[in-house]
Amino acid sequence: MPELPEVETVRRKLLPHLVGHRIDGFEIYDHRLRYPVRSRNLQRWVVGRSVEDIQRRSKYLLIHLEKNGCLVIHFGMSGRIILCAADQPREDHVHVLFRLDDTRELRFRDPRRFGLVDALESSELERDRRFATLGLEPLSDEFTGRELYDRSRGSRKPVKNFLMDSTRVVGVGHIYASEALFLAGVHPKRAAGRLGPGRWESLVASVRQVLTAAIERGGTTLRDFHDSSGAKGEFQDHLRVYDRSGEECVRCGGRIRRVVLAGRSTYYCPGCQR
DNA sequence: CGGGCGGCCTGGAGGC
DNA sequence: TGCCTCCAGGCCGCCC
Repeated sequence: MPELPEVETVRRKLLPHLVGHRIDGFEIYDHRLRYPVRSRNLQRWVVGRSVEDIQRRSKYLLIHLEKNGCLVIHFGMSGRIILCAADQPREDHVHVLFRLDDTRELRFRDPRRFGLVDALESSELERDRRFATLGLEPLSDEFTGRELYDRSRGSRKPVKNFLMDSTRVVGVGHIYASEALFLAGVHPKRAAGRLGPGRWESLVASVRQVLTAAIERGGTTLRDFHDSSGAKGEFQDHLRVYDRSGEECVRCGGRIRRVVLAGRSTYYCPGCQR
């Protein structure tokens, strides 16, 4: 369930180990990810090129290579990157593997296969349909209460679904949407278009706060998440409502409730979120 | 067109 | 212990 903080954690941990290294080759063991892995694209844009930078857009990891190449990785639900020595036994569910110019490998492991591995020309990114429709980055300067207030006018979507709609706001999944709404004291079912400017200011601040804190703690590991070195996150110890149904609210002592919204679990405190 | 929901997929948890 | 069912959820496509 990697959301923005988990992808950002992987990016930061991976960066110093990868920049300046060349990708010499790859293997595809199973092309059946969210979209079929296209060998041609990997060959064309990745092989023989050195890593120049690693960026993140939404929940996508963008490994920029020489001569405008870009390796695009999405972790889906259970995706994970493993950076290790090439002689280390290959784990189950490693579907794609990249050989580096030393004795290491970058492996993409994903039991549920909801993830994505692709490559394209960097300059094509913004025109790519996966990226063209993406909404605001919540840690960018454009993510302001005013902007969200304006963009949410007329929307009858529950505010939780609004926050998780990647054409509006990117990187926020079930965990951080629930946590941010709790911090801001906003009920998850409240129609997005009916939140006033002040409530949006506070919600925007809460989204930033919870994402930033989660990044500082190396992300949240409830089940699957591990960074490229295998380390777990620590933010699960700081969750206030997510996965805590029936437990006591840290603020008011009431009982945390779980409801299903758009078919998925949502956690909130009925006392604090009206 | 906005919004809801099912399908994809497998491991792990819980029930009996 | 073992088998079965259900649940987790990011994203897309389909439907109303």
